[in-house]
Amino acid sequence: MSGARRMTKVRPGESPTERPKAAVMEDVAVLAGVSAMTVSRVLNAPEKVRPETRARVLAAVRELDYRPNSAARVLVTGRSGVLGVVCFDTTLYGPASTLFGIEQAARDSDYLVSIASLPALNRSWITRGIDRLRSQSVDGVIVVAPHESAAEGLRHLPQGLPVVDVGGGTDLLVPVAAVDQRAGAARATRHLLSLGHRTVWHLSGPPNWIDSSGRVAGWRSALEAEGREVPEPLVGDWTAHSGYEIGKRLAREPDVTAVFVANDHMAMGVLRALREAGRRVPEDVSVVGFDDVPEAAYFWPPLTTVRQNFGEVGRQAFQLLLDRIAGVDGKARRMVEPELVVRESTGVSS
Amino acid sequence: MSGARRMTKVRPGESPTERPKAAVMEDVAVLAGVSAMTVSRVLNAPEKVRPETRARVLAAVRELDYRPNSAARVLVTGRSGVLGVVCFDTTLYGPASTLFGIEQAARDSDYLVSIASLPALNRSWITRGIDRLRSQSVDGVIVVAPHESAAEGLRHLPQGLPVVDVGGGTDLLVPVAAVDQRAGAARATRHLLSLGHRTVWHLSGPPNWIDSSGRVAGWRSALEAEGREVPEPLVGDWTAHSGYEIGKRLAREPDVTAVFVANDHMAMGVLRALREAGRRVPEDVSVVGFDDVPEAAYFWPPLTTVRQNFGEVGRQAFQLLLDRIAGVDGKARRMVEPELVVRESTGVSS
DNA sequence: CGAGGATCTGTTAGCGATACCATGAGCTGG
DNA sequence: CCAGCTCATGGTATCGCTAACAGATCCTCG
Repeated sequence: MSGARRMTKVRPGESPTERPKAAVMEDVAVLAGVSAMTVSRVLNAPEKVRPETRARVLAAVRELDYRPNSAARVLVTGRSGVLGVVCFDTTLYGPASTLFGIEQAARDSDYLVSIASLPALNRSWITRGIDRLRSQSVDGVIVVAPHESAAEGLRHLPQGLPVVDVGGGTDLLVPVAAVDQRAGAARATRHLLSLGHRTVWHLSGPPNWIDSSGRVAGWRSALEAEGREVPEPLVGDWTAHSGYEIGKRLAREPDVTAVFVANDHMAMGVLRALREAGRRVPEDVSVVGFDDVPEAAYFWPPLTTVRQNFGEVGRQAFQLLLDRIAGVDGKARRMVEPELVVRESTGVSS
Repeated sequence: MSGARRMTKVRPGESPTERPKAAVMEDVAVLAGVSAMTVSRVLNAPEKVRPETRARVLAAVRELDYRPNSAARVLVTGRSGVLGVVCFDTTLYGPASTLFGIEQAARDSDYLVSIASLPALNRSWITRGIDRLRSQSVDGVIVVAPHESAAEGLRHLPQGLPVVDVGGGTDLLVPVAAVDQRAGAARATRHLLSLGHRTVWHLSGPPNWIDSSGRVAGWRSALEAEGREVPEPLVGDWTAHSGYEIGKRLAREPDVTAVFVANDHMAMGVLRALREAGRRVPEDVSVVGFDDVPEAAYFWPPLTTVRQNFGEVGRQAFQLLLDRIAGVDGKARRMVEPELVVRESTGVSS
């Protein structure tokens, strides 16, 4: 019953009962008494097959536990149903959440996600990451590398490969989905000014990260809009450790009454440094973070911060990529609005 | 120069200068003046080709920016160079780090990683996740779903697909890489006992998570080994929020002088609840966490915790999978030892 | 009743690579 | 000087699927 083809495949020395190879379309066709083409149609355009035939085929599919060989399908159609994600450190909260958002959106559309993580962020690695994915015939690539070097890597793309960038700068040639960092930073800064602080200090992320410069820009513009002094920003590396080290410096400056920190983990370090120095939060110093990691509400004190909806960014990026794959071109830009979440680390200036 | 084949492909209405299709092996062969077979050999078994010929072929490859079509290769070899990872929420620190470890190990061996994340943890979804990956011809699958339902899903695996489990239980039919949860929990518990605490309370993770039960078991056995009273464990859901809620209850019990919390984020919630209730850490109550998230050293107070080397687990899992793919069978078990990191949230019993 | 159309199913020809075997060139040694 | 070998290369079939067309069937309506 398994088709003459199968029988003739058995080599002389082999027993016909050895581990049966997975069923292929022809096997299903034989079992259902139709041609392979009809099986193919049942799977790809069921409405073109008489319901009765379709049922017979589906029964055969189930009986043989048949699954189409995607390699063969890709070979002929040129489409794989896989999208690639190029990313840097996926243990960071932001990238991990974005990846998760992309993956969920992809799952809902029956796409699979392949990831190429990079050992370092620079043009050459990004290009290599994209190449690695391309050689697997992905239908498109989403780059999650919010670093200026990414922009470099995105200038010279293989022709014909749809690419979308997440969190990228403004002058890219590809569609971008991103949280509006400037708006979020400005919101945080204005919040602090509205509490009566004379000005707001800033602990930024590492240079050359798009997020860093966006937040610096938003903070600066909010200060300038109200004619406030713009202190020199301090620079951290996203870790709680760097927040702590720099926080110790901040704690020594009696002028400092309000700090906008570029992410929650550094803010955590700052909080600890301030506390150790005997400066109370928020009575003496107000602190605002960025991200709203799930634990932010349980910092001491609960952290006022700017929530980024990473999941939404991932979904938007995926949607942009689908559009790109479908042939919509141009350099669309999908901005996701961040949200200020006021908790207890900010208070009126004393 | 681009080969007759290419020319004949151009349809009547099309201009020959339209976007050129990507070069295929035959194009390279023609340009190098050899057969496609030789090109294939240069790519897969260079030592079988005379250096001089090889150089010509490689030059042609570079000139045409040729990249092999992996679908075609998969179709004939049956191997894809892609491995699948089935996982649940990749925004959690543990899974994200494990995934990262797997991805790095995979990259070093020129494997690509496809992920299938699950909307829920139960047998049916796990099976579907594996199927989704299998239909993409992955060479093997690593399941990162440390939940009892995973064990269910792993009992009925498609024949012939190498599968490795991360963090799984003991009675699985597949190789497992995991951190020794029991050992870590016991170590944490003994640490607290050694500081003079009469006994140790436990805030566990959600039921049916393998990690939860492993940590409960380790904690319990350490207490029993010294003949201590074993309090009823409290149950959280891994979030700082649940740690906080349950911490408030713990704070009301004057008996409680030492708590072993099943992860760092819940521990953070517990710390805050204790502080709000006026109980000092570590003077009144000692707290130990689990994971050693990067921020744990900046909790207030810095958290004593058990470090899990997730990256190493990921590497081990990948290695096990490679072995499986190479045909080594059996149910190997690779345990990674956790490490107690003593900071300031634990102190002698008063 | 039969032409013309709609609907369903089958046939053929690849997609781009590798496995397998065949071939020819060049060398060795008796 | 040629059998017998190695080494480098080429020819051909095939992996499993679908696009494009062709044929078969059934229905509709003048």
